[in-house]
Amino acid sequence: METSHIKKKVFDEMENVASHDIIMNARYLNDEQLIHSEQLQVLEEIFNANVRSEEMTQLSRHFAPILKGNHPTHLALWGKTGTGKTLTMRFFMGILAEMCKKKKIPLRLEHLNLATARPCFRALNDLACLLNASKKYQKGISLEEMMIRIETKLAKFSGYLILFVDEVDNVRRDKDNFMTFLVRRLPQRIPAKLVLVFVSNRLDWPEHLDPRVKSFLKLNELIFEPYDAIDLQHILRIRVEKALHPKAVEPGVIEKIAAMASREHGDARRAVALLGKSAYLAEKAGTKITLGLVDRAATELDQDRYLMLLRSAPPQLQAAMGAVVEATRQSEHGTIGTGEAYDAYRMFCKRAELRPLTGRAFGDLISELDIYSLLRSRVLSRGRYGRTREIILDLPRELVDKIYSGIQLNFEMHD
DNA sequence: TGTCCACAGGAAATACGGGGGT
DNA sequence: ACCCCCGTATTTCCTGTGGACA
Repeated sequence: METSHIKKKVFDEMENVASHDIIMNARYLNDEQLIHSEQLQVLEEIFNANVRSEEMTQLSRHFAPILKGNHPTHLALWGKTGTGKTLTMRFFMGILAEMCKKKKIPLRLEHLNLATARPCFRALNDLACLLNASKKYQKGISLEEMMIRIETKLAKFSGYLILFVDEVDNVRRDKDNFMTFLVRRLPQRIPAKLVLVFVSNRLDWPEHLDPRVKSFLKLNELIFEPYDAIDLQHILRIRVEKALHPKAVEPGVIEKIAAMASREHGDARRAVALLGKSAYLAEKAGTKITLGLVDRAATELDQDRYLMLLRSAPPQLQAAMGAVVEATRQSEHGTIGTGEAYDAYRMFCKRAELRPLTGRAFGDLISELDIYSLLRSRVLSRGRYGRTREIILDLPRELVDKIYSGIQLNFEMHD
């Protein structure tokens, strides 16, 4: 009987906390935690609110030929991150699959998501895995072999094959190989009617592509504009409804988040993340979500991005960043040149028992940090005193401190 | 006007380590 | 076990350069 008493106590306690909670269902604040049917449900509500309806119409038109047995052309979807390209397409594919099933049209949909940057080899390998044609390889197998495996796997399917290649621009270096394979070689070697759908974050993506491939891509383009504040409000309202306590949101909060997000990037995912962070802060503070809290959440989210980025970065990059921080602290004027940075880096490596790279490689590390905007650098000629990169840390001091201590934790600093 | 600093940044070479074939 | 192929990371080698200084 003792145990049931404890059980009741725990239960009451949890119930009590839950009733004060702001977050009722945290999963709806993070798409990755949603199971497929929940995602579709959210999507449906979003589309019912007339968001992205224009794009849906265009997609319908583009794929309409399938129902009549014709072959649609390839398709390209362009737009910045978080403008709903992937979701819209997936939602549409779901509908299309349903229709084809009813009409008994053989259709196969594959979604190849190249979420992170990878070379041609990895991309092909991922495709092969997706089609169950091969296992995961690191290296060691020729590109040719990989292509052949993909082809043989598809040899017996002769319906419509829609290959949805998400974030194609992540194929770097020898992307021509990859594209040539998909656009020219694959359609010739498999019986299926292949429709390629490319999604890219960058409008200029086809510019630096083999012209022969480009001409074969008789692309139908569909551009996704960033969400405007009204769209974002719809999206946020749905999340609030599903995830939060109805009384927990002060008036104006949704409008504010939507306005901030649309002004800065129009990225729905980040808008939802901001909502989530605000709710989390509110819960910790034991208050409603206020406008002030939203501001705090925004800056914290911003800082978290940098910290996460660095934490998962290769050690050499972290060392370079650490060295830049140290060197900047020593020099009064706040800017340093490549030489100073490299010296600091060598010392840092010594302390961290890390093999230092050459100056050439170090230069590349600096430009990588620049790309992530962890620092700013520009080449500067000091005349008689040579040419150098001027390196500036223009992040808030507080953030720099956090970054630096984060880096130190990742190394066994041996004085 | 020419020199020359202190690097930038491109290209080619080399090192490395996983993986297949035999 | 051995050798070869592959992609990736790093090194080596190299040419280029804006402008202060003489």
